[in-house]
This record gives sequence, C-alpha cells and structure tokens, in this order.
Amino acid sequence: MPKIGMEEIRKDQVIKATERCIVEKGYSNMSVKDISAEASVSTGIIYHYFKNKEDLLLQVIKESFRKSHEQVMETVEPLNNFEEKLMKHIENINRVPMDNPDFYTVMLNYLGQAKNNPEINGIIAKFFKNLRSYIAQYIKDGIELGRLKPEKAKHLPALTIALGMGIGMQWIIDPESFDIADIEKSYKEMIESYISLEE
Amino acid sequence: MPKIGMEEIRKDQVIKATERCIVEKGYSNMSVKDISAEASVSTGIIYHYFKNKEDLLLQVIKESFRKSHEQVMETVEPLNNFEEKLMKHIENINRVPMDNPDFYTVMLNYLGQAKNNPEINGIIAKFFKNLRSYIAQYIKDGIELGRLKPEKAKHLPALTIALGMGIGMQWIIDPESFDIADIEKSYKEMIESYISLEE
Amino acid sequence: MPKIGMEEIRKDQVIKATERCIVEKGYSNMSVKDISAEASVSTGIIYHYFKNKEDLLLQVIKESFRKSHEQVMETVEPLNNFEEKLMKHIENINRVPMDNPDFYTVMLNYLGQAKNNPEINGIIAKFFKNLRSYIAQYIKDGIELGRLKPEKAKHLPALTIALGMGIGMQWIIDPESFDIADIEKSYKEMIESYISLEE
Amino acid sequence: MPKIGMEEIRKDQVIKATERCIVEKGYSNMSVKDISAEASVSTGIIYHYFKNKEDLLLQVIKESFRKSHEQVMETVEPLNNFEEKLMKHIENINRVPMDNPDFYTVMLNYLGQAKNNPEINGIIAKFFKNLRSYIAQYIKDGIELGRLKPEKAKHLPALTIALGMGIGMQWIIDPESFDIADIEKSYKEMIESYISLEE
DNA sequence: TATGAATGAGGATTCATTCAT
DNA sequence: GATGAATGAATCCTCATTCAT
Repeated sequence: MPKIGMEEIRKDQVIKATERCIVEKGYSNMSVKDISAEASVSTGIIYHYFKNKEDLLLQVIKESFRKSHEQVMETVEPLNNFEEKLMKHIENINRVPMDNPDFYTVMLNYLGQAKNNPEINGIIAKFFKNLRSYIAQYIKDGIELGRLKPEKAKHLPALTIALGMGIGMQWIIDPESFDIADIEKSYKEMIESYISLEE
Repeated sequence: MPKIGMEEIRKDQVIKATERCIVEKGYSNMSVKDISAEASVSTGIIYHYFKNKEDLLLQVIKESFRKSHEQVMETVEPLNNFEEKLMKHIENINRVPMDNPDFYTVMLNYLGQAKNNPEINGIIAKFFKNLRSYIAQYIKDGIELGRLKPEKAKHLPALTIALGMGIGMQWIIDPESFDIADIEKSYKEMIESYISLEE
Repeated sequence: MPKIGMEEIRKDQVIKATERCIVEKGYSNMSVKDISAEASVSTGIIYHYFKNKEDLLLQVIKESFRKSHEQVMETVEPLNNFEEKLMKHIENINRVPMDNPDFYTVMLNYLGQAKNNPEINGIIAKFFKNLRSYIAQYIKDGIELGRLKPEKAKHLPALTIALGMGIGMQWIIDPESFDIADIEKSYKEMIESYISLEE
Repeated sequence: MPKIGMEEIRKDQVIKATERCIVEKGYSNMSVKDISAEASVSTGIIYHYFKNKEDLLLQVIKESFRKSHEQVMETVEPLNNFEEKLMKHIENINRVPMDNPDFYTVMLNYLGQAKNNPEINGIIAKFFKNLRSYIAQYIKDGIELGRLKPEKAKHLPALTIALGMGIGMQWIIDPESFDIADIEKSYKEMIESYISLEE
C-alpha cells in the first residue's frame, strides 16, 4: 500500500463510497462506519481527509454537481445553434433519471436537508442558477437572431428546468406512472410551442 | 380534562407538533423528545397513540396530503368548465410555495426518505397519481367537447404537475431567483400554448 | 424501583460515584461509562441529570467544597474565643489529609485542571477565599481585643492556609516524609510565634 | 541537517514543546499530534526518541525538576552563612510563581496525576525530599553554631516548603487574593519568629 | 390515560501508536 | 533518521423505546 500522494485518491474513494451509501441507505440513515466500510478504509481516515461528516457530505454534493456540470458542457457546448443546444439540453435533463438515477436519489436527499442547512441550500441554489444560466445563454442567441421574443425568454430557463426536474421526480418516485422515454417528445413540444419560433 | 374521546384530539395535537418540528428542525434531526415538547405532552403518550416514530411520521405525511387534497377539491371542483378548472388548478399549484411553504418543506423532507422507505414512497406515489388524475379528469371533458386533441392529453397531467413542482422547488431553494407571482402567467401560457385549444 | 422523586437521590448517587472514580482512576482517566458502572446506573441517566460530563465534574467539586465548608462551620463556629477558633481551625486543616485523604486527591485533580478551565478555577478561588475569610473573622476579634497587632493580621489567613495545604500536599505525595500528627504542634507554634499574642 | 548527534537536540526540542503544550492546553487535553505540531516534527519522531507518551511526560517533569534544582544551587549555594541561605531560599521559593508561573502550572498538572501514577508520584516525592534536604543542610549549620534549637529544626524544612508552596498555589489560582511580592516579608517573619534565633 | 425516569445500543469523533516509504 | 497516512479501540453523547408509578 503506497502511503504518499494518496490524498486525492483517498478523498475520491471516500466520496464515491459516501455516494453509494446515500443511494443504498439514505443521507440520514448512514453512519460514518457504513461509509468507511463501503470505502474499505478505517473510520479514522475519514477524519484525516475531511473535517467531519458534514464536511464530507458537502464535498459529496459539490462533486456530484461538478460532474453534472461537466457533462452538460461536454455534450451541449460543442453544438452550434441555439435550438439544437436547447433541445440537447432538454434531452440531457430528461435522460438523467434513466441514465443516472442515483443523481436524483442523491439530489432528493440533499434537497431534504437544504432548509435546515444553509450551506447545502447555497450549493443547490448555485447549481440551479447554473442550470438556468446555461439555458439563458442559448436563448440570448435566439433573441439576437430575432427568432425568439424577449418576453418569452424571461422565465424560459426556470420553466425548462422545472419541467425536467418535475418529470424526473415523479418518475423516480413511481417509474410506472409514465414512460419517461416517451415523455421526452411532449417535453420538447411544450417548450417549442411556448417559444413559438419565428421562421 | 376529559379522559374519554381524547384519542383524535391527542393524535392531531401530536401530528401538528411533528409537522412543526419537521419544518423547524428537519425530518432527521428531530427527536421524539422534541416532538413531545412541541406538543406539550410526555414522550410516553406518543407511544400510546402511535406504534412508533416511523408510524407517526407516516401519519404526518398522510395527513398533509389529505389536507392538500381537500383544498383542491374545495377550490377547483365547484368550477364548471374544464379550462377554468385546469387554470385554477395551475394557480393552486403555483401558489402553494407562497401560501403554504411548509408543505414544500415537509414534502422535500419526505421525498428524501422515499427511496429508502417503501411506505413513504408509496404514499408519495399515490399523492402524485392523485394530482395527475384530477387533471386527467378535467381534460377528459375537454377532449369530449372536441376542444383538446387526445394525443396532447396523454402527458399533460404529468407535465402540468412537473412544471408546478419544479417551479416551487427552485423557488423554495432560492426565492431570489425569480418572482413566483410573476411566473404564474408564463406557467399558464406554456400549458395553453401546448394544448393549443381549438375554438 | 421508584421512579418519582428520585432526582436528588440519583444526582447524589452519581456525584458520589464520580468522586470515587476520581480517587480510584483520576480525573482525566475516567470515562462516563466508568462513572455509570460505579454508580450502578446506565450512562443515559447521567445525561438525564447532568448537562454533560463537565457539568457533572463541576457539581462534584462544588459538593466537595460545600461539605468541607459545612464541617468547618460545625466544629469551629461553636467555639467562643478567637484563639480557640484559630487553633481548632488549624487542627481541622491539619487533619484533613488523615481523616479525609480523598479530599486532597480530588482537590489536586481539580487544581490540575484549573488553569485550563476558568469555571473550575473560579470555584477553587472562591473556596480559598472562603477559607481565608473564616480566619480573617477570628483574628478580627483578636485585634479588637487588643491581643493581636493589625499588621500581623494582614497575611495571616493566607499564611495559615498555605501552611496547612503545603503540609497536606507533601504528606499526600509521601506519607513517609514526616509524621503528620506530630507536625501539628509545629504548625501551631509557627502561627503562635508569628502572631506573638499580647497578654 | 546533520543526522548524527541529533538525539539530544531532538529530545530537548520535543520536551520543551511538551511543556508549552501542558501550559497551553493542560496535561490531559493535549495530544501527541499537538506536541509534534508545537515541536515542528512528525508524530513518528516522538516515538523514535521516547518509548511512548507516558515516557515523554515523565522526562518532561524530570527535566523541569532538574532545572529547578539547578537554579537553587546556583543562587543559594554560593552564599556563606546559614541565615542568608535560608532567607535566599525562601525568596527563591516565593518568587517562583511570579518569575516562572509555568513551573507551577506544570507541577499542578503532574500533582493531579500523582495519585494514579506511581512513577510520577515517586518523582514528585523525590523533588519534595530534595527541597527539604537543602533546607535541612542550612539549618544543620545553624544548630552547630548554637544559633538554632534542634527541636525547631525537625519540621522546619517541611514547614518552609509548605508555606512557599501554599502561598504559590493560592496566588496561581487567584492572583488578586493578595500581593505576592508583599507577602514575602510576612513569610520570612513567620519563619524567623518560629526559629527565634539566639544572638 | 399520562408521565418522565431509565435503559443501552449506536453514532460521531479523537487519539496513541504503527509502519510503509 | 524522518514522515504522516492509516488503524481501530475508546470516548462522549443521543435517542427510540419501555415501564413503574
């Protein structure tokens, strides 16, 4: 076992294990011992790399959002026109529950803590703001090109995110309630009919 | 104090106190002692009226959803035409975060527990299903009247709920991010443009 | 087992057990589990009656000093003239190490904590101040009767206490170093020669 | 950095750091990590030079007493007559709390451990014995010169040390309780009146 | 019914000590 | 010699639950 230069490796090992624990046991039902067992390390090591459990939990959600952000950038940013970007973004959002259901599980666990933990609330608020600002960027192009009315733009980011999250949430709770692959078309139609693009 | 017929009174007293505790301290940070103090009863009494803490928590969310259901019935059902009903429903949904922010706080706390507690998951699933079925009812009238295309109807309930919940969630996390009273118009427009009612 | 009106009994039971633990294991080597075992109660009960370990430890020394104070009042106060009182007090002080060696053990343990615990420091400071003020009372009578020169009175309380404590401390550490019963006479002589009473 | 002959330097470095930690945090509140940080070395090095924490702590008090001994020898021994020596010794003792308050802090911390640590008890016992034997030496000269009655000599060492330590202890706990510089005169007077030197 | 004292398992955290590098 | 990552037992404390009153 190497003992030097392990910091990043260990931190990552613990963060990943914590994420698995949240998914398996839930944010508030998992002990530091559970995490250390899942990560195959001693409990002590967790306190060597993180100030305390809360600090670890904060790093976990930060990391989770960081990865989410990365993914958006990779798949959406290379696209050229605003319509493609927006629709790609919608697709991305819509596929999270299927492709990465753990993300929702983790997110819902943290959402439940947000009202009583300002730091968590702040991190989630920032994440939401980011999501909205991506979309705000795309539609700015649409407005400039004269294809999108400014008054529609105002709430479009929040509404787009709302739809995606609301769908995901319902589906996570009850995957039987609708076909999530199928709903993507309706999701897109709803957005498209709202912005009613000018030819 | 009369000692007969206290059952309902006591249960209600404890359930209301628990709700306040969830709002103030959070689902997983509150103890039975906290609840009993908030309800001004002994801890023993809680175990007299509820099987255990989990049972109590289940009653709390059931009661919360029951009241929510009641409210919808009272304000929406008296209306006559489907359009009014749908729009009234949207208004209702959109005003929950402002009128009754505690409902969201409680709901988010339970959502966080859902994945690890099948009973809670079931209750929430049933609640969502109910919400969707109200809307499904209204739009059935619209289809019958020939004012609404059936293919649009399929996902409309889920999409309507999704929008409302998604907006509420973003606003609860960060009330600065948009004007929730203002967004109601856009919410309605989005639904209206999607269903593009036939005259 | 009665469950009502036990507060004082339980507190006392725990305080006494803690004292025994301090004597047997030392202030900083004893765990709450040790105390609860010694008191034949659960660890939980300790937290039912005391805020935390520190609070308990504070009550222990307060109680210890309270009892010490009581003893002085009982044996010294009934006496009439100042000389008898002073000498009785000296006797009392000198006999503590023999009659109640645990008092010294406990006291030394707390003295070691004093510099890092302002509350403990304050309690000990108050205790010392009390001890000195008793003696100051006796000698005031002596001065008024013209049998004691005021300039001698100034430091007499501190010096008397110092001698007693210093002797006790040496003897507690090494009982072989001198005969503590025997040293009492010298202790008294030293005080008497210092105040050199006027006939 | 030379790697040979570092032993004494390193040991001293660690012992001094430990002393500072005892003063700052207290004997039982300081960790090996605290010590290593204070000494600017790794924790591993401490176990290279000392068997374990207890061993280190033992070396610390030994060193502390060794230095104290050295100081007495330097200032008192050069003097010629027994009276000067005794009074100089008293002065020394009385000035420790002011000149080197850390000595008292350290000493009180170890005194608290003594009853539960025979080794510490032994070291302190030996230290006290040393202190008494210095004084015993001086007064032997006084007896031989016929200026001091043998019966007074018996307990004089213990009483002198007792006074000094008792004063110091009271003053360390509450420096407001008396003027320690001022009390020196009374301290000396008390000793002088007791031995009532023959002209 | 109603109380709250009592239990003890379990949780977060610390820390002396070891050991691969 | 020197480092500090790693361990895991032990500590303080909380809390759901029970039960004598």
